[in-house]
Amino acid sequence: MNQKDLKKAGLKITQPRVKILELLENSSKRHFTAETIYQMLLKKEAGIGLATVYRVLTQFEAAGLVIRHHFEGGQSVFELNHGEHHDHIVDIKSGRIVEFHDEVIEQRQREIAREHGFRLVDHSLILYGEMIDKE
Amino acid sequence: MNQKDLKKAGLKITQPRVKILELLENSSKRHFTAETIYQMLLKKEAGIGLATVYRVLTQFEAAGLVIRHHFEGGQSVFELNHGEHHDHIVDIKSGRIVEFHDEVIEQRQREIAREHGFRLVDHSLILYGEMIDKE
DNA sequence: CTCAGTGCAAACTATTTGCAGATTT
DNA sequence: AAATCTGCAAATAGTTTGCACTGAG
Repeated sequence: MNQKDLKKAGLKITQPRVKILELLENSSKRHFTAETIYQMLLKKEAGIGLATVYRVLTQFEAAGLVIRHHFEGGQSVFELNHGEHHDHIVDIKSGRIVEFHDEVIEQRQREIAREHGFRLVDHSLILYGEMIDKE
Repeated sequence: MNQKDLKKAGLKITQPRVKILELLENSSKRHFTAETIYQMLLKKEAGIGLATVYRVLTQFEAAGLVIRHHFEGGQSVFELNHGEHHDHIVDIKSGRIVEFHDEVIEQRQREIAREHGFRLVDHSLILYGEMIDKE
């Protein structure tokens, strides 16, 4: 029951918020489009509107429960914030998303930012790849 | 006169295309939003529509003359393709953009992709930073 | 002269917002 | 009951497209 997270964020424990949170947690996938979530809720006949899905996701993002990504393709992609930062590889053929974390890159990013007079606040790294056929 | 580039791309040498290309080359800035370009052309009374700006930029992108970036904020950002790949640091306060290139990161990206069974086709790396006050 | 290219308005896609009624506390 | 929240429809922002006309080759 992470309804605590909702309370902590000053959000009332409402049906839509709980259902969306559950969905984010109990899916095999980890990356969702607002539309995808809306469709999944439709199938469950949850009676939750698309506008609400967006509102809830935006609130979750503000509360740090969720991370919003801007991959190619126009739609925002949302993912539960599990705490451990990671970046993504996107399969350009299938759209499948793989996560990774690399300290060498993380470290280098901080150095580069500093070299240019910046304090690194955030970053976005997305690798677009094509699966290598393993015959 | 890089109208050769236009021809090479199978594009007729038209006023809009030439003007937009000039603008991309002869500006102090290097990163442009379609809207920005449209406004700059408006001031010059070039009589070029926003739709055309988008069409031309998209064609330039397909021809490899221009690169389209998806920074935060919804709008696409366009930049002349000078051949040397680079990534970007975005100043979260001012929106100013700084370019950089780092072989350590480039190299590591390829390795990571391969480790996960991918051939790296492209990537997007954006650092969001805050300028360090130099007192 | 022909066909690609253009301007304008209308269409589209993703997302946000206003408002009256429904829920949570 | 008070305040927040939600659904729906309408509004927005960015970008694309249809179509009749214009202009490059």
